[in-house]
Amino acid sequence: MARPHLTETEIQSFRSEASEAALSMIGEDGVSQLSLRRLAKRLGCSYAKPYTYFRDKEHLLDAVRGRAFGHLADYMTAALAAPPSGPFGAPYLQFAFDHPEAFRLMFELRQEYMSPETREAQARAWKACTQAFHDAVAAGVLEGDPELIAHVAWAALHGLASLALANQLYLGKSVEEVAEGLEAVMDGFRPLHARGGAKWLS
Amino acid sequence: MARPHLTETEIQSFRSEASEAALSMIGEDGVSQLSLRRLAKRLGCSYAKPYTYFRDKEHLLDAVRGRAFGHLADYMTAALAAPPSGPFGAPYLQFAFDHPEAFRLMFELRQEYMSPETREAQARAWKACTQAFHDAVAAGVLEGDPELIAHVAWAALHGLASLALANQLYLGKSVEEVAEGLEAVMDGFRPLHARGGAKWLS
DNA sequence: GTTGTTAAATTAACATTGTCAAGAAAAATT
DNA sequence: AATTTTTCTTGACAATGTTAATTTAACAAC
Repeated sequence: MARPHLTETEIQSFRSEASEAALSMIGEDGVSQLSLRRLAKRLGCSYAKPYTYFRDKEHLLDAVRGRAFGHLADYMTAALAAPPSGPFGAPYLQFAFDHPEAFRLMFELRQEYMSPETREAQARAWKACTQAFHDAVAAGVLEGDPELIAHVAWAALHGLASLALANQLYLGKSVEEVAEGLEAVMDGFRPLHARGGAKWLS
Repeated sequence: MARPHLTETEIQSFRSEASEAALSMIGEDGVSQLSLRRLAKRLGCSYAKPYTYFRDKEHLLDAVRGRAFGHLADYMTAALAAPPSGPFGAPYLQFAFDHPEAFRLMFELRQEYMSPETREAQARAWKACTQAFHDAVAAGVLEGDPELIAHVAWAALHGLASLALANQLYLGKSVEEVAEGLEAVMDGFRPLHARGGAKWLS
């Protein structure tokens, strides 16, 4: 009885290479231009080889999303590490505008499937985004349930980024203006003595 | 030299019928299942007929989006008309959860094209959503620039709806909890004497 | 090393799709 | 009625996701 020829690392290696290449292609031409044939050509393999490593295209895209969430986690971690109490929201918007196609893929409104691995990468990104809120509450800069504050702030930020990317901000309000408004709103989470203090967006 | 056989109303009639049927099919099976062949079968015409009325599939989807925005406008108008100063945000979330596929189509992060007609329908929907904010500011229930308040509130609401539809609300926070948080945050727009007053979400 | 067996990769093939060209049918003008 | 123009349908093509068939490569036993 012959055992599998491919080692686990070889499998992971191909999956990584494929999803990273796919992410890169998506960044260049958008997700609608990604086909398995084109990806295979880029990888230098036949168009059917990915089917050995991914159940179908949806599972491949899931892996790509996982990588993208990983990148977001790294990006947020790095951005928030630098200044000890820097702005919270700006890096998230920055990521969205710097990598619009990746952002679109990650937060597509229609997602057929999400693997535990991708869920995990997503949770890492979430943690990186929200750590600052925990710190701020601990330091007395914000007050309330940090997770709840984070969800509210993130929903607002994410809505802003989404509407801007979908080109659906209306009637003469720019991203900057709305961000200013969010800024003012988040002030409600600050204890009275800290109102109008350090910005969390810019 | 023969003049066009189709009257403008006939053209509009087919376009309406086609986009309404398409919207309905999308509501049933999702946008990924909509093909021109299936739509044509439903309409009882050949699969190429739509090309006489729409430049390509993207233009058809644009028309469908226009109809969907029209429905949203009607829905919000009706919902906000009933109680003179009812909750602002709840109907929007309701629409999103009642018509998830339509919502997904309308706010898809990747939109290739938007016609002036669709832009207009979108503006109507936006107006219906924001009228309540203008009223509230006029009545002294909220204070500030109504358009800015509306943008901020809408960004937050929209982010919440999007994350919920994409199944990306994290780690034990429900839509209701985050909505509660938004509620608290919007309190920041209320004049001091009105804080903790009428809810705008539920 | 040869040989048999199993896994992996490639190619062939199929169904579906968007799109367009060529022809058929219908309608309007003469 | 004849002609011309418009609309509609059918046929065709290329691209895509996917699976089946086939070839190639890796391992095990001898």
